[in-house]
Amino acid sequence: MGTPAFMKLEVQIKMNASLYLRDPEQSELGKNIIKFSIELIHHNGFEAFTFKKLAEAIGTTEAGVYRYFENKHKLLVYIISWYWGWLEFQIGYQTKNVTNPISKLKKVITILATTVEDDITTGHVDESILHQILISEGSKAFLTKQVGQDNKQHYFKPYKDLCNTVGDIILECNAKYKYPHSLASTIVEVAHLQNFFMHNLPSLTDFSKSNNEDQIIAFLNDLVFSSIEK
Amino acid sequence: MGTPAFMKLEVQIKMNASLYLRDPEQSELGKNIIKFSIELIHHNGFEAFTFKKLAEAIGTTEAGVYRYFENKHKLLVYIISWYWGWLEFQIGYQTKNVTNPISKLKKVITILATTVEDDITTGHVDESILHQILISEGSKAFLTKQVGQDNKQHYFKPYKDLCNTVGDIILECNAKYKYPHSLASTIVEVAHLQNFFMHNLPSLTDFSKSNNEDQIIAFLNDLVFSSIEK
DNA sequence: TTTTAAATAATAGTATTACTATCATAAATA
DNA sequence: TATTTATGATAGTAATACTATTATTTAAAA
Repeated sequence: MGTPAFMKLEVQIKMNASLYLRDPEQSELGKNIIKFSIELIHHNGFEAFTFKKLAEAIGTTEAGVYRYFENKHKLLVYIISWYWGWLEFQIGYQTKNVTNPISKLKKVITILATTVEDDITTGHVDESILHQILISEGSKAFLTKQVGQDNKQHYFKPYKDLCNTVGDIILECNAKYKYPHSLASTIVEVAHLQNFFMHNLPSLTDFSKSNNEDQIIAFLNDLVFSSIEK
Repeated sequence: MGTPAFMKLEVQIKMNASLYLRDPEQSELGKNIIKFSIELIHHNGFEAFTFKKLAEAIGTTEAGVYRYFENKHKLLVYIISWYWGWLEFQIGYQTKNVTNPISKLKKVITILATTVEDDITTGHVDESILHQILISEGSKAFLTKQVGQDNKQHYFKPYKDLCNTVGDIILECNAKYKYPHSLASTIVEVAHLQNFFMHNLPSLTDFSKSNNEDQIIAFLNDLVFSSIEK
């Protein structure tokens, strides 16, 4: 039963092949590794996440997981890169008819700061959980001693591409603005950071827990547009 | 030889006692635990840091370290809290004669974004290395599953106090500004984040590697004062 | 259809990590 | 001098982060 394979409109995010040993998109086991990694990292946090627990959750063995990913760091970078690639696609799609750069930037800020709905076109990935992982674990992908090597292997390309896209929109708003790259990375990171603080260390924010994400969006809009429209 | 103990003007940062089992300030071994932790975490990164390596570096045993700290997470939170406490003191000291709130906020931004010099009044702690640790490892103190419990135990009080101080100065500049807490935590975090990006993922910033920190300060000043002076 | 290759499952094993426990000894204090 | 207290030395356990081997199943090529 179900939709025949040729009818599915699956969004494929092209991944850096040196992140994995075997492409997880190409098998059921691989897809399960991604699916259950997302669930377990979200549920237990990245520190408590192990390949043994993952294997047990999937119903395979530790060695089975190791055939796909060298270690849990690369797996984390993989799923985070996947998310940035998917987000970049979302931004392109949702802003393709927006001509006014200010509206476009506002739309991007909203996308970055909003918990996404699960995208049914990406079968085994739950984007709303991925968004949560990005808030809590995202910066652990680069806050390591190997960031230099990882960067040489282009592990952060999807993240940099996204920041570049945002930076370009900033320049469309004001070609003379001096810090488009820094402001872009700041928007992306602060969107997540303020979300984390709002839920976990609320005194570091001015947001009440109810009606939450709109307040982050308002804060970011205020911050960004005062700077670039000045 | 050397200065007799009663002549030393040592700055004492009051620490939350539930962070440790035995107060590391009260013994040579304790002070060495702090000193060598800072060196090792800076050198190997927090993930590769273990109590075994620490014990070897000090010349004691693993069990010896465990008598002071339950685990490496609490030790990290300890040294990070110490840094925030010390920074709060620095800010108070360096701005005590500054009456103009805008000058005060600029001074605070400069302190937050600048690599500090080693403070000789704090014997076993090298603040300039601590500053580096904060940039690379700082957010790992709260980006955990236990952030709620840790917060209940007031582990983040020094950090929150600092953000509050900054928030108050923001309100002195403009009592009507709507997001003093969020802007304060954003300044603190972005100061570190942009520093990390500048050195490790420079395309995420607009800064050249030379004459580095001044550019971060200029970016933050632009960001902050456009928002609150608008 | 058979052969062959590739992927997976099952099991075992190692070094390191993250601890806990015990006992002896040295130093500080009463 | 007796006694508490901190440290040192040593051992041990469970979990983590892997690597290796062999058997079995599945899928692709001949």
